[in-house]
Amino acid sequence: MKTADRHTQIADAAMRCFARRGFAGTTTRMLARAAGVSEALVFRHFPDKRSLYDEIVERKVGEEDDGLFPEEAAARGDDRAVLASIAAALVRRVESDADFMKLLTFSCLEGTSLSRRYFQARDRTAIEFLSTYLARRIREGALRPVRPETAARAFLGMSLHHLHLKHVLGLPVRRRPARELVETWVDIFLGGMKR
Amino acid sequence: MKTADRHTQIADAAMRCFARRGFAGTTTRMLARAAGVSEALVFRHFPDKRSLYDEIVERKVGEEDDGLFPEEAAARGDDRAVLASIAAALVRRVESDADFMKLLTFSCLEGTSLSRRYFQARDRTAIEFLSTYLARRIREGALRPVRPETAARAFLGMSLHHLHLKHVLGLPVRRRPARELVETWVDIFLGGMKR
DNA sequence: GGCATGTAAGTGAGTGTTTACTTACTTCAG
DNA sequence: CTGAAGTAAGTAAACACTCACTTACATGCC
Repeated sequence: MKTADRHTQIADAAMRCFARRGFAGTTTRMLARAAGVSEALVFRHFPDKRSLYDEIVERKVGEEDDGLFPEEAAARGDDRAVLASIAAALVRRVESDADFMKLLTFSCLEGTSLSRRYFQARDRTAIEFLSTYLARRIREGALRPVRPETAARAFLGMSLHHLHLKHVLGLPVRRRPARELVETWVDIFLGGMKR
Repeated sequence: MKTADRHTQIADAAMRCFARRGFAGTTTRMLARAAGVSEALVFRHFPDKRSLYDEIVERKVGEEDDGLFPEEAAARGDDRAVLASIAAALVRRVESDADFMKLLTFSCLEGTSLSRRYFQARDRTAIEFLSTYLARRIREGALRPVRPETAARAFLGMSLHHLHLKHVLGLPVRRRPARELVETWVDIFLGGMKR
């Protein structure tokens, strides 16, 4: 097998392990088993356990997801479209990458510096985009005067709390189609924000 | 020192350790150091590391918090009071017990059965109380027809997401007085739920 | 009071096992 | 033949947990 392929294969398997048991809870033996190779090979590809872990996070920081920054809907002032796009993007991201979200939560709890980097890079920009948009719409008189940051967090919270319970913590949440959920969140939020 | 005192003292110190590093990330040596005793004494009080961990969770399952089930405001149909009481109770709980909330999140991620028990006992009842209340108010025509469970989760999500970021994950969140936050959440939610 | 005695509180120095990581070796395609 | 891909068999340290032992002190007896 080519070096690069094996490298990513090990990293992929490792992500699943770390997501399930956390950094401290995962042994290098588990990592090797999950990737179907010997422990020695894992250490040929990564200098140590921590580097492997860090590389997984690092790789994800770069990824982008569509819909999280709906610039054109924002330019049009289409509140409904902006919010629905963001919420749908969050659902997509968490559902398609539940393992990484778990790993990330572990990482935050364990206090790794990389998790902070990730949140700075992604969560932060999402909240800033939305609160900037809301601030403008409030200035335009289209929405009630509320602290934009608080309101933005409140909206993201509706989606993220649900997604967190379901996909990260794996707790039983009544199943509803994503489209219906997004619609409900947007309806409630916009209803509460309109003048 | 009396047995019972030392027992709780070790458990208290252990909670701080487990909250900071998780179960797997905490060594019995750390537990002993944190409690200021020898490792041997820890094992005199608890049969093993897991039992110590479990006992901490078990102890908390029993605790109750005021305001999470505002029965009388609910009976009056005072939506604002019901929601504000619940949100304030959540803020109080998470702020006063951030360590345990971290431990609990770790526990869920690590897949311990006890964390499920906790959520069944507490989160579940909170969501049920609120969604039952909302269902009634919708039936009475006071609120828009929305799935009560989805709406209830959405409301709790606004508070819990914020609290989770700030106190559990320890991420930088702009500081606002709790009272102001609660008011904003209630305003947005009720505005969006009113007919 | 003085002093033996029983017991609960507490620990230093281990136990065997598991851990992260290494070394010395084999295999095999080009 | 060479070099890259791969591993079996280690190593030292750290791990959860135990054991044999030492206090500290209350109690009862003279």
